[in-house]
Amino acid sequence: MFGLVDCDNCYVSCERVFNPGLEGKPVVVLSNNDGCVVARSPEAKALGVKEGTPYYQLAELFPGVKIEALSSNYTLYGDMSSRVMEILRQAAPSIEIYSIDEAFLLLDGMEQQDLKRWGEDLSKRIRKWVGMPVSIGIAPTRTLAKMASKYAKRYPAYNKCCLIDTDEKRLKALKIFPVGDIWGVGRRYAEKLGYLGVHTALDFHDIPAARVQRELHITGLRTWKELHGESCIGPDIIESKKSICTSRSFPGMLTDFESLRTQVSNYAAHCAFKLRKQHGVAQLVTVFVSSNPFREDLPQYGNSVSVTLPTPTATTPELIMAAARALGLIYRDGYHYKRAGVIVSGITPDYAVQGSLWDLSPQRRKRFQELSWLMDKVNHKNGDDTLVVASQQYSVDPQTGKAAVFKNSILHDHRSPCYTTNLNDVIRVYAR
DNA sequence: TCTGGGGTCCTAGGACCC
DNA sequence: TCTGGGGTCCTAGGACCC
Repeated sequence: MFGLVDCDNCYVSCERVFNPGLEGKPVVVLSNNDGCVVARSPEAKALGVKEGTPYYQLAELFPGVKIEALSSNYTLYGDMSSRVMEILRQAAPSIEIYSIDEAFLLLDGMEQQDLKRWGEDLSKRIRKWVGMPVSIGIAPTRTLAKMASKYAKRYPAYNKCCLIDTDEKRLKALKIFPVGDIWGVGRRYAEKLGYLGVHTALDFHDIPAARVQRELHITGLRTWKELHGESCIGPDIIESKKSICTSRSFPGMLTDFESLRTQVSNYAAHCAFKLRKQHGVAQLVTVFVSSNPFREDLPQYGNSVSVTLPTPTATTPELIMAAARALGLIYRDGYHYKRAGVIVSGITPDYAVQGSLWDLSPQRRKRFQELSWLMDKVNHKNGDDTLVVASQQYSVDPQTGKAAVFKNSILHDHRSPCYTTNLNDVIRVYAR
C-alpha cells in the first residue's frame, strides 16, 4: 500500500502558524515580484480567487473584499516542510519526498494494521507538532493514493484520511472523480478525453487499454493501469537533478546588455551553487531571454542558446563566463527584456570528470574550485550573496557612463519574517 | 505601472554508424 | 531501369507534475 500526504494550502498554512490572525480570512500568497497568486486559503478559493491571478487584478475582481496578500517566503516554507517530512520519516517504513508539500509513504508490512486509524492519527500529530494541516490518502497504487488524498481534503467526514483498500471503494471513488483531476492527466489530455466522451475517472478506467495507448501513449497507459490497481509508476525520486535552472522575471524591463548580463551572472552563480550542492558538474550551459508577451505594443523577441564546456565543471567563474558568452550570442538591441534564465545540464558526478586538451590549466581550474568552495562556506555562514563574483553586481551608471554597483532586488513588499531560521527577523518583529 | 519558477518523461525525426 | 537493413544517439517539441 502507498500513502500520500499532502499539506493543505501549504504556503498559507505556514503563514498562519505564526500569524493566527490570518485564520478564517481569505489569504493568498504571491509569486516573486508579488506577481501572481500561487496559493490560496479555503476562504480565498470559496470567493473564487483563481490560481495564477495577477495580484494587481485582485482589487478589480473582488471590490470591497479584504483579501490578505503575502509575498512568498520560501525559506520559511522549506523549513516547515522539512519538519513535516521528519515526522513522516519516523512514522512510515520509508518515504519519498515528492515536492515541498507532498510525500509518498511506502507502507510495506503494515497491511494488517488499521491504516485508516493510523493515517488519522498521523495527520493529527503533524497538526499538533508543526501546526500544518495535512490530508492523507492510502491505496494500492500511487495514482489511487493521490486520488484518495483529494477525497480526504474535500470531505471533512473522512477525518483527514481516506483509505481505498477494496475494489468496491476503488470503483466508488472513480465514479465521481473528474478525469482531469487524475494525477498524470493534464489539461490537454482532459480536453482530448472530453471529446471522446470520457469525463470521469471511471469512464477512463472503462475504455480499452489499446485505445488508451493509442491516444495517450505509454504514460497514459500507466495511469490507466494504476487506476485498475496495478502499481506501475515507480518512485519518482531523483537523487540528483539532470538539469538545474534558475530564471526570473524582472520587476521592470531591461534594455541594455550590461544589465542583462548582470542578471544572467547571478543565475549562473546560483546554478553553480546548486550544482556543487549535489556534487555534480555540468557540460552544457543554456541561456534564454524573452521580452514581455503581455506588452503587445512592444516588439517581441525570445531566444535561447546552449554552449558546451570543454570540461564539465561547477565553478562559479567558469559558469558565469560561459553564460555571458551565450548571452552575447542571443542578445539583440532594441527590445525590452522581461525575463532571463540559465539552465545547466549534461550533469555528471564531480568525482569522475573527463579532462580536455583545450581546457584551462589545472592550476587555474583548482583556484576556481577553491574560490567557489570558499564562497559556499562564507555564504552558508553569513547568508546568501555575502560573497559574490563582481560581475553579479556590475552595472553602468546611465548618467556618468561609469561602472557602479548594481543593486539587484526582487520585489516582496508583503513578506513575513523567516520565523524559524532567522533570529534577527524575529527580533525585528517583536521590536515592532 | 502590474502577469512565477523549476523540473521530468516521451516521441518523432534526423544524423550517423556498420 | 534497378541502390538494404538494422541499429544508436541527439534534439526539439509537447505532454505532464508541483
